[in-house]
Amino acid sequence: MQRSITMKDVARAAGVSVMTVSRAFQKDTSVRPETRDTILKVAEDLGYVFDSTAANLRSQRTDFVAVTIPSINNANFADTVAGLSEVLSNEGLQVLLAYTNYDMAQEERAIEQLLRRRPEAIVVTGGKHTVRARRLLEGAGIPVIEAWDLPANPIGHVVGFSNAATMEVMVNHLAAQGHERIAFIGGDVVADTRGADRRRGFMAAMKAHGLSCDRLIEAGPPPISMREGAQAMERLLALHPDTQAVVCVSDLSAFGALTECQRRGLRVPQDMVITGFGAYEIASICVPTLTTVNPFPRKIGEEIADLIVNTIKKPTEQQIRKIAPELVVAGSTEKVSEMRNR
Amino acid sequence: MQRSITMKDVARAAGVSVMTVSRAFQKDTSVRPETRDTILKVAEDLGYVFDSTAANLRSQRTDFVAVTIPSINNANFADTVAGLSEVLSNEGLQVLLAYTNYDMAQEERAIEQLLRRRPEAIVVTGGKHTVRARRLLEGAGIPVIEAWDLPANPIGHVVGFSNAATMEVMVNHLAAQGHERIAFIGGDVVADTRGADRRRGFMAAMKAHGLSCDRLIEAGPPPISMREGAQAMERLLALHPDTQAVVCVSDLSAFGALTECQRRGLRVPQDMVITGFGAYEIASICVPTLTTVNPFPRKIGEEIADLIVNTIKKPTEQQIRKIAPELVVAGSTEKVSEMRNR
DNA sequence: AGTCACATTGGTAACGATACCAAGAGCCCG
DNA sequence: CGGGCTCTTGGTATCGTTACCAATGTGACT
Repeated sequence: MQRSITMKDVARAAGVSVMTVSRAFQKDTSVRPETRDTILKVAEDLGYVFDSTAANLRSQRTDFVAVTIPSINNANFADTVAGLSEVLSNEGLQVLLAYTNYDMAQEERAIEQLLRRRPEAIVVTGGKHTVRARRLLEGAGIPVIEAWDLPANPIGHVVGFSNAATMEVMVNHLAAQGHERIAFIGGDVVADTRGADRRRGFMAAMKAHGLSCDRLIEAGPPPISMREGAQAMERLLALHPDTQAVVCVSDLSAFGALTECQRRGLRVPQDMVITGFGAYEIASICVPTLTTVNPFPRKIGEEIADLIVNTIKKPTEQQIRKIAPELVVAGSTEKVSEMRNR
Repeated sequence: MQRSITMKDVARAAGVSVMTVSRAFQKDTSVRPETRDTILKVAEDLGYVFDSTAANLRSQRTDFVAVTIPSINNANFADTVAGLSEVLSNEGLQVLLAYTNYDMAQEERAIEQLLRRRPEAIVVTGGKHTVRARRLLEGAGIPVIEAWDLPANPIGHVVGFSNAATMEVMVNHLAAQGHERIAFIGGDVVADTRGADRRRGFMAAMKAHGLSCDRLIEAGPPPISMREGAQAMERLLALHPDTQAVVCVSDLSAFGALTECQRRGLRVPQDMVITGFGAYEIASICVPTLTTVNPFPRKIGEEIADLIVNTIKKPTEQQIRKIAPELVVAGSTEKVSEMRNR
């Protein structure tokens, strides 16, 4: 491979200085329009490709926004990233993504790697981090956003909601329908911090209603699949056959649980009531549709992007943007009496 | 924000030269182990963070691998990216992701932006590109990998399979069970190149069996959702009530179609046979399970990564790595006679 | 005609790391 | 005891762009 084409070559070919070529490739710079057109045409003809690595170093700007998410194979996080990417790309910012696999040690490594790239801002999922990860974020000198959670002691900005509170709403909904023997599926304590928060919220709400919360089925480490939801349902029915309702940590496990009921001939909601979390598409289309909570994942991403764009332009005070998740009542918790009235 | 800490500061604090600090941060370089330890400790204490932007420029290496995918909200592509990322990160390479939204013009812009970052290799989904995008890729001077397809005239390397061929297998399977009035859902001609390929394969196979292929239901531009699958099923039943089987462009639309049948009291597979594509988790857990094709998305990602790692180390001839998708026969196409025998 | 403001262009140094070359220390060997 | 070798360390130039400052040209206005 030969030496690559640089601005110098373009400048020579276009009969201008390197600086003018540089300006032609930037927006909001004063270059005569015809000069710019000539330069861009010459550049295209030569096959010149702008070199960001040099620009990054000199200008001390990368236009990267670093993001860590537990997994890309999760429609909720994917939605957040999609919303984030879309808004940011309109501002010329590019998302640099790293996966943590629900592991804080891996998150720490990811954060360290990302910061080396000198992003303009960094977004992390969740509010729990290793001590060193936290120190890295605090010392990074760029806006830090914690998302999908409301940390007690935030590092910088926050765009999220209380996972625990969503489950209180859910338990209230079920209790109002007269259900008492309610189980919970999921919420691994070690790795799934948001799942564990939801379980904690579930337990608190159950206690508040004077209901026993001893029907807790672990479904293994995250991410919890549909299959694991089905298996958890199996275990639940073996342990507590008289269960009336089951609150699942996500729509995927909820759908798995639903299929297990279908296989056993248990009617939902008549014989078993099921709820999920996340408002995945499947919740709105399966039969029956699933009662769930919509945390507006895409909106979270868009809010983060908006926050970043504003903060980069003009540094701001710490912002805590709370998202209000919405209970979506659907067929899987419809009151049987209502169904009969139809 | 004050001037950031550089290697110079670390060198001074550790009492060594900048070069030695640089070496301490690299692998496979000859530094006395104790010297390295001292330097790394001093760096950590100072809160020094290695600056990749400078290293990238000087060394002419970025350790980026650029990737374009239509959408992150697609479990198949997400699996490919996950497999790719995982393998590459073991080699110190980082994925730089851009989305095309199933739009070639957007793909062209994405490719241009990505190439400016000077990646070590670039992976694009599909084999159809704008003329300029193709020229950019050809002139990039780095390995180019086209994935998820078998382009007639590849730019560089290929890791993929024939989308058309998978549908032939599917039609053969249905024809062998005696179905004749078979419909196809999905495959937008304008935007969904892989979907259109599948539809083409479907039509060719139908013709080969002497069957009419006039039951083609467009389901709108990609990505085709579960809901759009359900709506397409509705339209299909209105137009061709006597349809025996329906081949869907993906498992998501297939599941949507399945739910539509459930809502109408149509039994699957007794009254309607349904197939999907992608081997999404839902296909293996819904009731009944869905016959589908597994294109091994994660394996595609891992193969791409392997190809890149090898090619970067030692430039190679053009490689065409064919993935062999697998027909997964499940409940939604089970022969009724077999079911009765149970 | 002279002054000033503005638009446009150019020259030079610098961003913070690494490639490349060189040199000193320590060791083995004949 | 000197030559050759390896291991470790240091000095200097440089990657390709942009920040900064300066110079020129143009038109408006006094």
